[in-house]
Amino acid sequence: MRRPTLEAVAARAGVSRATASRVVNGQTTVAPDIRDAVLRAIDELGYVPNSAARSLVTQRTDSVALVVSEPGNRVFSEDPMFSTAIRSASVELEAVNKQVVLMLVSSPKSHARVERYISGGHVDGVMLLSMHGADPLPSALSRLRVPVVSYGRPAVPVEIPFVDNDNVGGAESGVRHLVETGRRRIATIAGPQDMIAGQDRLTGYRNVLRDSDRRSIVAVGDFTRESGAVAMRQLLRDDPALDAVFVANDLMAVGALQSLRQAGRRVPDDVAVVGFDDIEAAKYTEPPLTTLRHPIAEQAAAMVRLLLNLFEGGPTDPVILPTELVVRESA
Amino acid sequence: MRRPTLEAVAARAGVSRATASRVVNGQTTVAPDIRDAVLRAIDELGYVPNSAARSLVTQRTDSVALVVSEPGNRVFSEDPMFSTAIRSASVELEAVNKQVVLMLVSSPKSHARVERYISGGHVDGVMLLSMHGADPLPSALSRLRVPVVSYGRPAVPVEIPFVDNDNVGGAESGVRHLVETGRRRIATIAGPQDMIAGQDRLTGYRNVLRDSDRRSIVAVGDFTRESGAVAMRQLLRDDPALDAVFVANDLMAVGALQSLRQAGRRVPDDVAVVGFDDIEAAKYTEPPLTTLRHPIAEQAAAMVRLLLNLFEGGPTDPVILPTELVVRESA
DNA sequence: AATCTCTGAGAGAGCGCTCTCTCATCCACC
DNA sequence: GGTGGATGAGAGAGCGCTCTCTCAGAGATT
Repeated sequence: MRRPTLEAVAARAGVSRATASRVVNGQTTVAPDIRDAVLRAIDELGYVPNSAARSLVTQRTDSVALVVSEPGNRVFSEDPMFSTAIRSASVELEAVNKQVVLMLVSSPKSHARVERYISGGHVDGVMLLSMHGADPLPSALSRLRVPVVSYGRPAVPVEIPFVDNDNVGGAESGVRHLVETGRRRIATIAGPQDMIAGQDRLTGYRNVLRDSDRRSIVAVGDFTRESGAVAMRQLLRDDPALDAVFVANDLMAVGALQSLRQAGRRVPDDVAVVGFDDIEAAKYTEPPLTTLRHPIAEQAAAMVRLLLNLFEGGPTDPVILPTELVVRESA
Repeated sequence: MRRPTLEAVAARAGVSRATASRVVNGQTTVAPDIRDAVLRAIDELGYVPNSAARSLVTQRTDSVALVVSEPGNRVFSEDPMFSTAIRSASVELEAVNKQVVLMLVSSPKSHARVERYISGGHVDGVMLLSMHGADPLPSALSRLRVPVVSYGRPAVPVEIPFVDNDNVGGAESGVRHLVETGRRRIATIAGPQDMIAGQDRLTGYRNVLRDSDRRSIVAVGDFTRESGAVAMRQLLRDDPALDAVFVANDLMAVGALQSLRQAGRRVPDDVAVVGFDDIEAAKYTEPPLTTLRHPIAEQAAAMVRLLLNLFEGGPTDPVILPTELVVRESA
């Protein structure tokens, strides 16, 4: 026994398939009694429209791809930014009855797969999450003439709408906080320099240091806890007298705190630490982390709105959301 | 200009649509030269099969739903278990060319949506993640005659294949470790009692305490950091003399550590702490957390295999994976 | 040479739906 | 009473693909 078709519904209600279709799609040009008969038939048969058949004719699928370019190793699993963004986007899309197809792309091989999938008409649009600088996906997809939006400014100058937070400004206010609280030797643990967020936060750091006449001390991590711990040890070796460090994300800051503890440095007494992101864990470090909050969920929601606008012809100007310094105990 | 169809490919290659289809689907009954001509046409036109049309006739979609029942508030975003499982399942499915449709269900309203979506034939099968005890989804879906597997033993006695870790055994070995290291007053912060993992880990705790003639001291959390912190304060009030606590997941253990610190208790000197899950963050707490490791990624992979077996008629016996005690400094 | 495989390719139905076009019916108006 | 315009419902094409059925032709067998 297979699932009932519209044909079956029509037969049971004693109408034509066309009329049944009208009822299913909520058209108003159906007399109330006939309408009721059809609805009853639908209910009795447990009819659910076949999506493949529908999208074959409508050329729509009512689902969108969420393509996550993994920044390597295990960041996806560890960094709550991803799940927060995914969750928010998913909720937002659910509200307009669209489905999320999640695509994790790590290798160049899966890159081709994504492109094939998307050009296969499976989805009406694409949301791109966290790509690296050299990611060929944005341009590849926009070439496919598929509606694409991006979470985070694309590194390559490609004309796709995007949502981002003010990475430079945020970093600046974080570092400025360190300057204003009297820190002299301010280091930074930068993010991966093939990611825009990594670059921009480093730029913000440099801007403030230049303006306040301090020397920059830089180590680079890859946004993982582990890399933060490694980078912190490195910094302590490079400049044992440093008294502050601006870390480009909270996850690395957690690692940095551990290295500082192991090196016998007190935070914030000996070394002040400022993170970036304000993930939940920032409240639970020892000491709790001073960091820059930016609204991840709102950013994801804004991205969804951008995509919907792309479908319906609304405004698609880039959205830049502000960051906010959250002062806790680490700085 | 719309996307090229198989018809166009056939025309360009000078063959029939049927032959072109044979080539696309890798059938061997096509002469090499004709085959080459078709492949060339495909390449030149940039042809990609229309998935809707294909699945309309094949009755397959090559995508599966990953339904995540959110255990309330923000656990999904914070607990890396989810992203790890999602990632692993996604990678595993990608390997067999299937897509993941992510469905987050929180409200009963979205529950109906999920059911409708699934019975709409959008997906070939369903993977269920982390449902509560009263979750009606497992039975509802298995009633729809859709292949369903579950990550975590379903609470209701429904006949669906599942993968789980040995929650009872894991909890037992964790608590036993506390007993063996000489702890006398061992409390627990249990997980939500409407979740199997919450129940089973509490059972394990109780088993060992009963056997070692100790009194159980229980507070209940909801697997969030915050709830762990609250529960720990509660426990300290209930029994200021406790010298150990078994926490049902690492996230709550992080919160508990903070509360212990704020209460001036040293870990592990005054109070030993054992967590559960061995998330990455467990290495970075102060002190690093002794906890029970279970292979989340493998579990997700096993779940995928179960689903594939359901499609192809392989074995679908429940899979229970072992846990392993990882001793760090907190106990 | 006649028949019989076997291989390779085409014809065409049909998956379940939407949507345009057509048409019957009804009421209003002159 | 006849015409015009709504209104509501049906007929049927067609979305792009797969797959069975059919058949032409090449080679093998008697």
